[in-house]
Amino acid sequence: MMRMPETRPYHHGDLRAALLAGAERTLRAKGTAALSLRELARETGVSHAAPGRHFKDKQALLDALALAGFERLTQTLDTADDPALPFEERLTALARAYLGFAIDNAALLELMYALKHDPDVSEQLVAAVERTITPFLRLIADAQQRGEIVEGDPERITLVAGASLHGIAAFTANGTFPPQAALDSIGELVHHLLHGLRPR
Amino acid sequence: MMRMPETRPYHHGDLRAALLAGAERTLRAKGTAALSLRELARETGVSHAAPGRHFKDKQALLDALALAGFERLTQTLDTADDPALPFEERLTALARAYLGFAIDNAALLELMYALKHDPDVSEQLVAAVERTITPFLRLIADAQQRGEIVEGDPERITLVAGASLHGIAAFTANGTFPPQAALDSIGELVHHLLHGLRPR
DNA sequence: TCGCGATGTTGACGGCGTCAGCTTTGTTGG
DNA sequence: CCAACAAAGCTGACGCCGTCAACATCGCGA
Repeated sequence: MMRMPETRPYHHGDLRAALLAGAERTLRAKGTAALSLRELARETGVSHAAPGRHFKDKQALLDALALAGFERLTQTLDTADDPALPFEERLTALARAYLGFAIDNAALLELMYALKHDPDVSEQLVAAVERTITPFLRLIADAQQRGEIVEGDPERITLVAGASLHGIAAFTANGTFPPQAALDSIGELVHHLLHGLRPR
Repeated sequence: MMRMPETRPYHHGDLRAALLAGAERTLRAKGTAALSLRELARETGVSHAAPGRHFKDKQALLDALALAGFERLTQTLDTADDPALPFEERLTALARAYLGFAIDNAALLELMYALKHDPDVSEQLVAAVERTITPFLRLIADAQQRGEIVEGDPERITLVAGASLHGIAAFTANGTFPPQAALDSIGELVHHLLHGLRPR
């Protein structure tokens, strides 16, 4: 018998990555609740206990998924950030990217912000949130220096902006208002945020 | 044997309410993931299948919890709304009430906004969200009439405000930033929202 | 080369959600 | 007033799940 040409460094190859990939597929297709380690193992072609070698328990897999999610989100935002753009447009582009991620990865985003994680992983997640916020923070610090933004603790201001955005993403992801409408009106939303609700 | 003085209309009394109360206690104490129908039945002193008479399945119980949560939140907001207050203070009071609820009922709030509900219940939940938003909508419509708020679709403007608030609640509930700090700075946050991030 | 650790398998255990069938109990119409 | 019925609860069973312990296999480094 010829061996398969692929390099299979070990028993499976890279089971850990395969499990994460499969888990995310299920997450996207059927939601967090429908994710079962045994079924995941079956789909991946390994025995029901094999995942235990790579993830201490189910929560550890979910933790890893959440962390990977933040990494991807951060990358998405970095890619979408164009320093050449004028301030409001640049912020709008970032917001659109965040919202797009939220719509395309609703279940994953829910997991990323879920409360059930181990305490030490929760720390990592808080750090990941802060890393995710970074592009916004940079942008706002820049704008502050140029006097395009009110003075005050940039962290605090970024938090306000980020919270608004996340809130809209949350309302969109759970159907309170439709995704397309959200994407269409993101510019208007950013405008409200920047210019405030009071008349000038 | 003397009968107990209480009116016990049926076998248990009001099992449905007892289950909901017990479930919410567990939710608060140990989170959604730790909620088991069998354990709930044990705590309530009934057999493991008794809950099935009142809730078709576990999801139905969670749905009922979420709806009840919205009802309580709506009531909390109604109570906190004081039409006599000047606009910004009134909005701040509403925001503080929402944030307080989010901090005191983090797991419940997560459940209320979760994506796993049955489609028809999801409709009810969206309706519940809209009812919850009502005090904000009223306030903003009022303010618009008095010219204290920019023109534009009140629904849209309320959504921006509500989303900001909800985002802050979410960041607070999951530890991205500490509850006390959030409550302390809620006034500042509302101020940013109203006056915008651009200098005047 | 050999043994050792990493990775995967098998089998078992208890807990869970759910269902079917039975029992108890309150209500109601004749 | 009582018989029949429906609502509410119980028991037992089923299959799935997560997790663990014991065993098997394989690659790599001493």
